[in-house]
Order: sequence, then C-alpha cells, then structure tokens
Amino acid sequence: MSETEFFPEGTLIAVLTTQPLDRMLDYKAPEGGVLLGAFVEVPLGPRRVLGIVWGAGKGDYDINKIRPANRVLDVAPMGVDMRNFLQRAADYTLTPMNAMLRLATRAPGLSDPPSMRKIYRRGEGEPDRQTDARRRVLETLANYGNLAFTMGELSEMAGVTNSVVKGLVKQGVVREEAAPRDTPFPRLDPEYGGKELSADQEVGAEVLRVGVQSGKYGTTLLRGVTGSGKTEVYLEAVAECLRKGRQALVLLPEIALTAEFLTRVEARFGAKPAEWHSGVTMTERRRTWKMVGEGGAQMVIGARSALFLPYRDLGLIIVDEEHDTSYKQEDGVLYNARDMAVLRAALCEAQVVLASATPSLESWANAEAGKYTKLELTSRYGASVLPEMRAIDMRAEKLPASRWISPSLKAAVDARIAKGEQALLFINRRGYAPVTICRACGHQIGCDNCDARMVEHRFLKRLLCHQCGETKAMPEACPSCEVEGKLAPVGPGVERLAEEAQELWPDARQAVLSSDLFGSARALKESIRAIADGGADIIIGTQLVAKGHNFPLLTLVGVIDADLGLQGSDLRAAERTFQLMRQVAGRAGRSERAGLALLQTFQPEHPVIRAILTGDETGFWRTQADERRQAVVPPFGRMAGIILSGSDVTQVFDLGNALARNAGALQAIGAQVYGPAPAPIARVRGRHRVRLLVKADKSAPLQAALAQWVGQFRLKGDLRLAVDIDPQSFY
DNA sequence: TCGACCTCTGGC
DNA sequence: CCAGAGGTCGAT
Repeated sequence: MSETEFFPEGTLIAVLTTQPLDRMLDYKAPEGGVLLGAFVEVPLGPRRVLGIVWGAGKGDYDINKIRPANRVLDVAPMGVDMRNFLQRAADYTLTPMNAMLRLATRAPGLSDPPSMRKIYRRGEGEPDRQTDARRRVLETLANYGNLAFTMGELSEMAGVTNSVVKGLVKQGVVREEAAPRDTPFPRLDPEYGGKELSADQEVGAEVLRVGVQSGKYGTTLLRGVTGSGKTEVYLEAVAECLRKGRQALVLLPEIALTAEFLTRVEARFGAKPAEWHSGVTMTERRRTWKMVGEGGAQMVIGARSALFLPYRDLGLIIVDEEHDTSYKQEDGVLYNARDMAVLRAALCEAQVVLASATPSLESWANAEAGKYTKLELTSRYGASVLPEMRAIDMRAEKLPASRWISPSLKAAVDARIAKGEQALLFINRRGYAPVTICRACGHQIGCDNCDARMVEHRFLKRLLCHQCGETKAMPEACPSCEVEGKLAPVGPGVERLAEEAQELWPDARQAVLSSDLFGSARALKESIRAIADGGADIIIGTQLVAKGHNFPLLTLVGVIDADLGLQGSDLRAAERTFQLMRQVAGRAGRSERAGLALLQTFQPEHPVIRAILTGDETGFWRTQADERRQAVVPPFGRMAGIILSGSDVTQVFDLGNALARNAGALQAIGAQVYGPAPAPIARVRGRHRVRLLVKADKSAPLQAALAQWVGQFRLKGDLRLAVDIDPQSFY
C-alpha cells in the first residue's frame, strides 16, 4: 500500500468502489484533498457511488476522462489494518475486492450528510411553578451530572410526557442543543461488577490478561465443558482490553444467544455494548458502524459479519462456540469467521480467544502444533452435567437381518416412552440405505466419478453419491451382471431406521429430522418446536438435531451406529458425532432427570469409542487427526469447492465439464478435481447448482492455481461461479 | 415503424 | 451493479 497519506486537491487517487469492477478507478482528489483510506463519493457514469481511497492513482487512463471525486464522506477513514485485512481476506477467499468493500460497508446512510438531532441538558434557574413531573425531570438530569439525553430517553427515565420537558425548555431550565445523530455508546467500566472467580477460572483469566497486555497477536484455544464458566473467564480478557483502551469483539454463532449475553455484559461492565447482527435496526447499525470507526464503541457483540466493521483499534476477538458451523458463511462472500478472526487479529496485533466445549479439529490441531495457546477449564459448577454414556456391544445382541435397533436399546426406549419422556435415535446417514448390492453377483452400485458407493434416497427416488453429489435413477437390472430384480438395499439410513421404529413402536409418535426431508428452514423450525413441546415420543435424526435445539423432555440418546464415523465417509462425521453427544449432554444436564447415551457398537474397544465413553477427548482428537492426516484432508490437506449456478441445468453442467477438462493449472500443483455433480442443495431460488471439489496438499499454492484455472472461463448469461475455500461439507 | 423487452458493455 | 446502447421481435 502506498506510503502517501494525504492527496492534495487535484492529485490522482485510485478508488475502490462497491461496484463489481475488477479494477480500481482513477479520480482526482476532491476539494480540500483527501486522506488515504477515506470514504468518498465518486461519479460513475450517470451515478454517484460509494468508494474508498486505496492509494495513488495509476495514471494509465486518459487524463481528460478522469473526473474529480464528489466529496469526502463524514465517516472515519479506514485504517491500514482494516485495508490490509480486506485485501488478505479477498486473496484467501478469492473474493473480488469490491465484494469485500460491500461486506465492510453494510450500514445504511453512510453517505448522508452529517445529521443532527436535539438533545436536552440542565439549563439555568428554577421553574416558575414546581410540579412532581418537573421535579422528576430535573432530578433525572441531576443524577447523571452534565449528561444530555434525547427527548425520548429523558421523558422515559423521568416518567413524564414530552410536554413537561418542553415546558421546562421554554423557561430555559432545560436547555435544548443540537448534537450529531450518532452518539458514542455508554462507557463500559472494567472494574464495575467483577465476580469472584474459581481458582481454575482465575488461572485462565490471568493467561488471557497477560496476552491482552502484550499488545501483540496471539490465539488461545479456551476449552471448557458446559457450565465451567468460560464466559466469566473471557470477559476478564475483555476487561483488560478495555483497560488498555482497545476495542473488543465477541462473536456468537446464533443471534438468539445475544439477548442473554448482553445482560451478562451489562452486569459485568455496567452498560450494554454495541450489537451487530441482522436483527438490529438500521439506525443502530449506522450508529455502531460509525462509532466503531471513531472509537465511540468499546465493545461489539455480534454475528460473524461484525468482523468486517472498521474498528479503529481492535485488541481482542472472542469467538464463542468456535466449532459451530454457522461461522461459515454459505452465500455471498464465502468465509469462515473463525479463520478470518485469526487473520484480522494477526494484522492488527490483537488477541483471539477461541472458546468451545468441543473445539473443531482444526483448532485442536493448531493448538497441538503450538500455533495456539491451550487453556482448559476442567472443574464444573454443581452436579455433573454430562449424561452417563454406555456402549451396547452389538456382538452380544440378537438382531434379525436388516434390523438395527438392539433389544437393549429398545428396552431403554420403552422405558422412556412409559415415563412420558423422549428418546432420540441418532444415525449419521441420510437416505434409505448406504449400499445397494446385487444379490446375483455381489456388485455394489458405485459412483462413476468417485471411489464411493451410491446411497439410495427413497424420498428423492434416486441414488446419490455423497462424495461428489452425482445422482442416477435406481436401475432395474444390475449394471454388472444385468440380472433384473436382484438389487437390494444394505445397511441403514435415517429413512430406513424410521421404517423400523414404526414397526417397533406403532403407537409412538415419531418425528424424522433429516436435511433432505424439509422444504424450508421455517418448516424445519416449526417441526422442532412441535417436538420440543412434546409433540413426539421418538425423534429419529441425522446430525441436523445437533444444532442448538433444546428438547426438555429428551432423556435418552441412542446412537444406532457409533462405528460409522470410524470409517469416515464424510470426514467430519466422527467429530460431529462426538460434538453432538456433548451438546446433548449439556442439555440433559439441565433437566432434573439424568440423561443417558447408549452407543451401539461392534467394536467397543475401538480407541474412538473408548474416548467417547470415557470422556478422553484428547485421545479422540488424536485419532481423528491421524485419520485426516492420512487422507490428506483438512486441516492436513486443503480443499476448495467450486459452485456453479444458473437457470439452465445443461449450461451449468457444460461449464462444470469444461472446468473439469481444463484443469491443467490444478494438475500443475498436484491437486485433484472431483465432479461436476449436483450441489448438496441442487436448486436454490430457481437456479440449478452444480459443484466441483478440489483437493490439494497443505503446502500447495491453491488460491493461485484456482484463480488461474477459473480465470480461463468467461461466464455467459446468468451463469455464476463461486469458489468456496475450506468448504464445510464435502458430500 | 414504434416501442417493449433483452443482452451486452463501459464506467475513471 | 446499473444505465445506456443497440439489437430483436411482435403488434400496428
């Protein structure tokens, strides 16, 4: 980036706009000159658009056509840290810079002229006639020293109507002033409400404090089981950050969690911090955006996009529940907020705290490798919150063919139903049956593109490859021996398990939760609510049920095939199973009745199963890490998804095939390409989606090769191509 | 021959 | 992205 900080009027400046151009445009600096990083309004064709001064003009455009920028906007210029961050994030995620700038300017009214509003403070003298209402107004103002309030705030606090205040203004007892519309947030006091910490917590808090004091970059993985008081510990890091006068950001995975969190912050620091997520009003959004840049917001709590606010001096980022998959943005700019938080912090010498009861393998591996500091909270408040976990040794159970619910598990479910409690049967397999075999020749129907078997989905009436997404109709005859009517489903999927449960408990109310069975998020949410309210006795679900849902009546979790994750069809399956168990555990602990988790397994002595049963998390992660290292997949290898979309299926597939055929740039770095195949969600808003997967070594220069590869094609019509670095799901 | 609608392209 | 240019096509 250029060293020049100020551009006098008329000098050439390079401006990055929010328009999807693949380059910067040169303008002349406006009247009064402009600072590097300043937000400007520039003319573009017949329009005026938002831009930011990114450097000195390149001067490679006809000088006579260069127009001056209209004006500098009334917001703080973007600092060098933030500009570097946007650039690096764009390079990493292969996102055009204009899209990054749009992400960083998602607040309304940034180009509005400075707007004022009326505020009220104590004036001179006493009112001619004293009334109760008037006294309350004056007392309120006296209580807050010389502070000024808006009409709404003042009348509400004093419990009077606006006209009472207006009456006092007329007499000069209360003074009316004009002030900028967007005001700083109330000061947070780091010494306000510090709670007594346990010895365990104090040790952790001290480690984090020291990190913040250093004023340098560092990431700490804070592991603590549910109820161990992670929040109190990292709020001490926030306190230290506030003492240093730097800003703190707390990221939460769900906006539903913010209300409760705000209350805790208020109890600790005496005031509420700024809030940033899709639910806040436009006015508050603008206020937060501006105040973050001016330093009038000391602390922000928010969703992943809060990471792209233009902080003036960010000193600490907390990523709570860092393993949560919702940190991965799945449309628009595709980024993982957890990874971007680390990048952001590294560029502005800030500390990151990744907090979780069940960290992601990526974070665990980074901590093991010494890149992150490890911090563990082991002791828990009150009674144990984890349910009892037991294995059901399937070698000792008598089960007919094509049945998966063991007599032991059935008995446990029976007991829950009798008590009016709920049982969850968990199977991490979508579809009806994972394997389709020919009873005549033993052939298994496989995917043509992958080294994987096709999964029958009765609901979709097709065979599906969970590796690359390829589908085909269920053939009548065996593709190998051509004998008809001998193809048979082998093994259970969630659809088939539901069938069995229906036979075992014909009178029980059953609910099946699998991602491909719901048309919309709303339908799913409603279904979950109904279940939570007791609308089902037995829940049969895939990993979908893991996602922050509270089922108060749920006291039994039966894992149908605990061995499943050990083979690894979806490489995160075991990790997610483990995390699911923990999450269920946290919830069951809150109800009076103890929870029980039963794991059906053919290999109860397997290290991973033993780790789950004994709570040996370290052993579990170590096993997982070994498997992924061997498979050369994240975090030991690199992956990227290419998502193509368009209204015409054929066109989309043609582009996919063309990409696959012309992958020289990828072959050059030893990467492999899989697909094209229908994306997990094959049609969104009338657009067909197709996807390719790229797998490469950890050290391979993946982004550069991808850029070169993808850059060969010019997209016609409404075709769109998006690159998803580090995709969450691989099937 | 006009205008409603579509596709392409430049923008500094 | 979006306004304007230029092109297509059906109704008049």
